[in-house]
Amino acid sequence: MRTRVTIRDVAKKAGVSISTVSRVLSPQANDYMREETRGKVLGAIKELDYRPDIRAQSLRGRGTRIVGLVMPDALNPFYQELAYVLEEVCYREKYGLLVCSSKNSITRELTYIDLLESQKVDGIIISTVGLKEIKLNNLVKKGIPIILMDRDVPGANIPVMFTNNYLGGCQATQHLIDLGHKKIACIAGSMNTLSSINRLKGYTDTLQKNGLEVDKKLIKEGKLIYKDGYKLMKELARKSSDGFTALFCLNDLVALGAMRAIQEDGKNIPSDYSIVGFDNISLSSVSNPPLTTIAQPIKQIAQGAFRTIKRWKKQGLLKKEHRFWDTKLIVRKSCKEIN
Amino acid sequence: MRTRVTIRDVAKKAGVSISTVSRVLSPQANDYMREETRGKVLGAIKELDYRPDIRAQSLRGRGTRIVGLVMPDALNPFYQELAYVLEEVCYREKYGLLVCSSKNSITRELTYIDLLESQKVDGIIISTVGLKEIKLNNLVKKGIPIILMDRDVPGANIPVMFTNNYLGGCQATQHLIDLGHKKIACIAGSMNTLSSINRLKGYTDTLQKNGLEVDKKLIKEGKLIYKDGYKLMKELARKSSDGFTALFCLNDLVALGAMRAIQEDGKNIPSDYSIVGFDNISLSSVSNPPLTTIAQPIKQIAQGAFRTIKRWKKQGLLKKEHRFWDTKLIVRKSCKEIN
DNA sequence: GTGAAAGCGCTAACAC
DNA sequence: GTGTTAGCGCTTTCAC
Repeated sequence: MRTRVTIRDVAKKAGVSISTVSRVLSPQANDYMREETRGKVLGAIKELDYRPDIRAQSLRGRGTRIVGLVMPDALNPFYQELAYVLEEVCYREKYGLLVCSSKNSITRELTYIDLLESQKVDGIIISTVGLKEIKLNNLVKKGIPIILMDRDVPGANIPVMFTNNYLGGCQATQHLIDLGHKKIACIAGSMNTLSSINRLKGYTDTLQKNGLEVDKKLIKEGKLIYKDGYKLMKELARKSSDGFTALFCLNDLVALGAMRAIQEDGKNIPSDYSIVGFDNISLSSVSNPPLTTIAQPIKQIAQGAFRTIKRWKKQGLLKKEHRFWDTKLIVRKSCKEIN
Repeated sequence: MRTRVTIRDVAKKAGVSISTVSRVLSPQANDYMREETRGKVLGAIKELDYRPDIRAQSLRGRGTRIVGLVMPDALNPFYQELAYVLEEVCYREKYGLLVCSSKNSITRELTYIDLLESQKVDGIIISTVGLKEIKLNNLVKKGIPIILMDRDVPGANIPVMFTNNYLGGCQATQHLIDLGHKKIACIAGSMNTLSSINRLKGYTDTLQKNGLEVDKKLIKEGKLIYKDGYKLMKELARKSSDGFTALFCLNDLVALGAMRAIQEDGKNIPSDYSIVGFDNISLSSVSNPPLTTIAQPIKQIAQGAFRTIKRWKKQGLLKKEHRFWDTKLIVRKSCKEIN
């Protein structure tokens, strides 16, 4: 096992000093430099297959070129796709992405924050389950850029990237109403996150705006997982005296679960029930039938978060910045016009 | 933005030297130390909310506590679950996991390897799409532990963690045969990976072992993705004069696609076709019907890879180590006994 | 244009 | 038991 090749080895082989090597490594070298020298160095680098040590660079003030992503549920396709998109953004900028699943545990979340802090990552992007204002502000004081996604923490002076969940709720509901549905049920989340609350509010507001009644019995709360979608749909169907014809699910996983329940009972989608989901996970385009849903602006969120981190690193934290991106209705085959 | 708190700050606040602080930080401090001193230091650490800088530690010979995972397709649920399990393993040991999707591009793969090298990660776990022996051996020379998953690179002196794909192919096929099926079709991968080849070999060998004919027309090759499963099943069904009653799909994604095709044609699973998949992705337990499949030993692979890295770091690379773990048949509802 | 040297935050001899 | 110091690989003044 040969030992590591360092900047010194390159310098020696090229017959120059290490500072010269360092200079050719630096892109923003506004330094002049003889072409011949640069050539020699480049040659030595290639010959030795040298890679600068980012840790050492970062000790001298450059960043670590790592950003951390902390998400509550790495098994949820939505977060998986978010991670995927974010990784792509990082890749283009030659950053690494350290993924951390808090698994909805606040202890895990804190442990991960610790780890990321120790790793001196250039930034943390988090959909937090339990970070408090004081902790967040501490992180900021320590100079660690941290970006919230989807969940705000009141009082914390931190940028947040939001999906316009309210709009999404409106779009989904309005779509169903436009198709002629009057009785629209809803399978909602457990109302402990802003995003669920806003999606539901979009739903109720839109009903009312269209002169439709909000029927509490048609709104079911549960976890936003496949299993609960299945279970709650069964419940809804059991007392189907209410006779709803359409269903808005707060995410696609739930919608898929509900679809399963419906089909299991021998009913058809969209003939018997029209369904709209939320998230536009890749699964929903290949379900049977393909699911009409609300697409979240994950590309924009990922880009926005990353850019905010870079700006923060460079210019410091400006002011609290809340960014909302709009959702988009994706029409597929799970809804049907009625009259 | 307050400046970073370092070991020096802690030392000053505790009224000791930095080496004393360093000692309380080191777990393996076989050093004696007055309890009072340790207390003072611990107090200062807490008060200042100090986190040791792993970069600096690693410069002094400790590892970076980061391992890199390079996978060909981050959208494939199998790799997602592998990443998930590996992250858990890392978490327990306080390591970070840097995830890299090569997207089946060899350029991307090499770029990522470069990045991981620069980051001086403690190890790389990779399911490679195109790494060559020479590159691999170079990495080893540089002292970077690298573990192959699922795909071997002949000639490279690198540990490999394998699923016993051959066994899996046998188990799947035997299960169908045991249920009375005689004509068993197969949707295979594109035969450019060892795992596909071995799964298929398990299939053909098992057929023959049971005195059944291997019918080339019943074997379809494609990419191991949902879309191809759908498409190839349609093809198979079109010339169903061959009259097969069962189907072995080389992964679950393909099986799910095939199921969709079957159901779209008004046929039933398992009445008309029995299906076995491969991977046991979480989706397959909630499909309709739930899919009988072959579970890969992902926990063992993740554990094995991680442990091998740690051992390598400590004792150097021993000898080429090939490890096989067995698959397991998971019986659900997609198969039916016939006679 | 290029080199010498200080120092980023830390650990590990080596003193005492 | 605890402190002093050299040095990990690098960047960045400051000389020349």
